Amino acid sequence: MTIYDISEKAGVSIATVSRVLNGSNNVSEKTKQKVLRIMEEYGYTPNAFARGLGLNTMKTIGIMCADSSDLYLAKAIYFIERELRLNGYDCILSCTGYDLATKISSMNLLISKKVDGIILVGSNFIYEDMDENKYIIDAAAQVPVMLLNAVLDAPNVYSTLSDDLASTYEATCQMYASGIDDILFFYNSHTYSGKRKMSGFSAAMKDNNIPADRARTLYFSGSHEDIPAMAKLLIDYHMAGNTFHGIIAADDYLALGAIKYAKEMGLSIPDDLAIIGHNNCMLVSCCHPELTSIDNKLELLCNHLTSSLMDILNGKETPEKTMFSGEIINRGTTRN
Amino acid sequence: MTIYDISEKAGVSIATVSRVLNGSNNVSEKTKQKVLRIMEEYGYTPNAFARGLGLNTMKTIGIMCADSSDLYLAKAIYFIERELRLNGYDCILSCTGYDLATKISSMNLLISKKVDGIILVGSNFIYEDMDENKYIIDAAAQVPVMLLNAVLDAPNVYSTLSDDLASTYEATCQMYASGIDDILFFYNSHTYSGKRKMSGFSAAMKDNNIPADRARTLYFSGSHEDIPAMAKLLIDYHMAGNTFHGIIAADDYLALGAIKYAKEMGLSIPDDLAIIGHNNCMLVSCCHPELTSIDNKLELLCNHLTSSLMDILNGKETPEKTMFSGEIINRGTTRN
DNA sequence: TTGAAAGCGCTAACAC
DNA sequence: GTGTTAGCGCTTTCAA
Repeated sequence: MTIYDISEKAGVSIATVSRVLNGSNNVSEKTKQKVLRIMEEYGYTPNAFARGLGLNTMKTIGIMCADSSDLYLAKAIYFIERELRLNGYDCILSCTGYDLATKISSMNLLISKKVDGIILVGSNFIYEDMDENKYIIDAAAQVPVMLLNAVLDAPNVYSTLSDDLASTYEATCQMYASGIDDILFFYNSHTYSGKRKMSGFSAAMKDNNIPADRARTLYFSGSHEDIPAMAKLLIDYHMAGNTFHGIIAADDYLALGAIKYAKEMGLSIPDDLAIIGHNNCMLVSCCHPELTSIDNKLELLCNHLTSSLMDILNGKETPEKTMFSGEIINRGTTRN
Repeated sequence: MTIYDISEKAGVSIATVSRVLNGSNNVSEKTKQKVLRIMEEYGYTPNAFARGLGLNTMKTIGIMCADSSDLYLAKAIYFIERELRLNGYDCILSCTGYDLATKISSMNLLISKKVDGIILVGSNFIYEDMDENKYIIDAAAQVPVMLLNAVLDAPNVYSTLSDDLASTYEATCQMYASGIDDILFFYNSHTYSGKRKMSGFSAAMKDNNIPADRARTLYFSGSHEDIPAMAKLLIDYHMAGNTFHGIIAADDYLALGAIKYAKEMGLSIPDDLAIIGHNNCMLVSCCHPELTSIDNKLELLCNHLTSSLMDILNGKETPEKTMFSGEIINRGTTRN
């Protein structure tokens, strides 16, 4: 069933059918109704490919993320997909893993599928070495590229992010103010966002005049879901003679690893060990005591990112970078 | 840059260019190289829409799921997307929520976008009332529909699932054998899979000759992530005079709710209360003690589902229903 | 308000 | 091995 069939059965031209299809005003109400009736009767659906060919768009956005099964990224995808759909866009999901070559080929594939825009979810798409960001800049020459929780200063690339530096600074200060002066920054990634968190931590320790040997950092290189391995790393670190009574964790998974560490060492939370996580994801209520965490307003970020993209696609002016503030949600793992 | 431009610059016809593009053998190595060089030189990429129009496919699969931010569903999507991509298919993600009307319109949208197949992730797409499954049967008239963890007996609909009845039966028997004869089945959905779990529980209690008043069931109607609300429901239930020393939870979230309940009531796990969850997701190691859970082999299911779909699209015969066995992974919340 | 017709960029059948 | 050409189903001028 094509537009030709409908036009024939309705006794009009295909142009008229097309007009009805696209809600043009230049059709008499009478013919319009007639055409609509025929369409209904024969269960006609326009061919999306033909449409795409003519209009050069199928209203789809490519979403890339390293690992859609990560709680935080999954939530982001969920929010973004919902908003895109409300705006009449579908999304093609592409999980790239953490390897640059795969990211590049995924990007090219999306471009070749002629998506209208690309959203990079998570900060691990941006590299220190600008050469390695070339794939993004190249993509941005074709379609707008939106970054969630990352920054890249390039034409047609837009960033929406949470002010991780400020919120980590604040969290560190709060912990210090609660009487803890040997704090460990526990992290697992060297991404832009990861570095900003570390900077916030370092700045806070410095501003509170804490000697460098009391501002420790520990890097976890295992799987982001492997809570037992995180606990084990902390135990080993502790056993090696490093002392700390507070942990600022770069995400909630790591914070749970810290809780597990405390449990296994027989430490009481928050008296022997205070913990603050990042992301404020549902994990915070899975543990005991419940986790104090930094809410980085993911839903807000996603909504802003999506509406920016819509603006861009509609030719409106849009700021290249938008930053939101996080907020510490205090629960049982901190003293206050 | 179109196939015409390339053909002109290479001094061949568009047919030859098309042949090179599609790896046909009927092109001399020499012209092939020439054409490839020109393509490379001008950075030519074929237009996916025109291609789709001609071939009537763009190699995309629609994935529908109620809530992609659910840990378990997110994991499933991750596995499925990975396999589809390995087979050269993209996927369009559609999060439908739990409302039938939205599911129907999402389904229609995917069909109108001309996906090559549709995958329904999770058992909440199937309804008791067969009239409400009509949207699936209609869709299956257009493209193959794959069900993960659900069953619908209809043409062109294929099911891949875990034997929840058997594994819940086994878990219940194991708990009974460990000395607990008042067990609560704690659940939150009336889906096909949910009902099978309940049936397994009931059958096990019956086969062990446990009086009906000791085989309790409790339904949680809140958000699937709201652990505190689950704990609260259990506390209220307990306070109302219901006793139980074991809980079979229909998923790991609910099991965490049970752990929280135990913590708040000062019950020791597993001595005062044993708990078995379902899904064996990463939450099992987030709590203390770690959670005994039924591994329903999600990755295996997803891989099977995807390869079945590929077979179907390639015209191979495929079984309409495949069931895998689950396995109890014992950890700290059970006695044994 | 309507219709005719020229694309959009590709595939595939057919001819040479 | 290669070229010609007729679609694929729609949008969009341009005329009427």
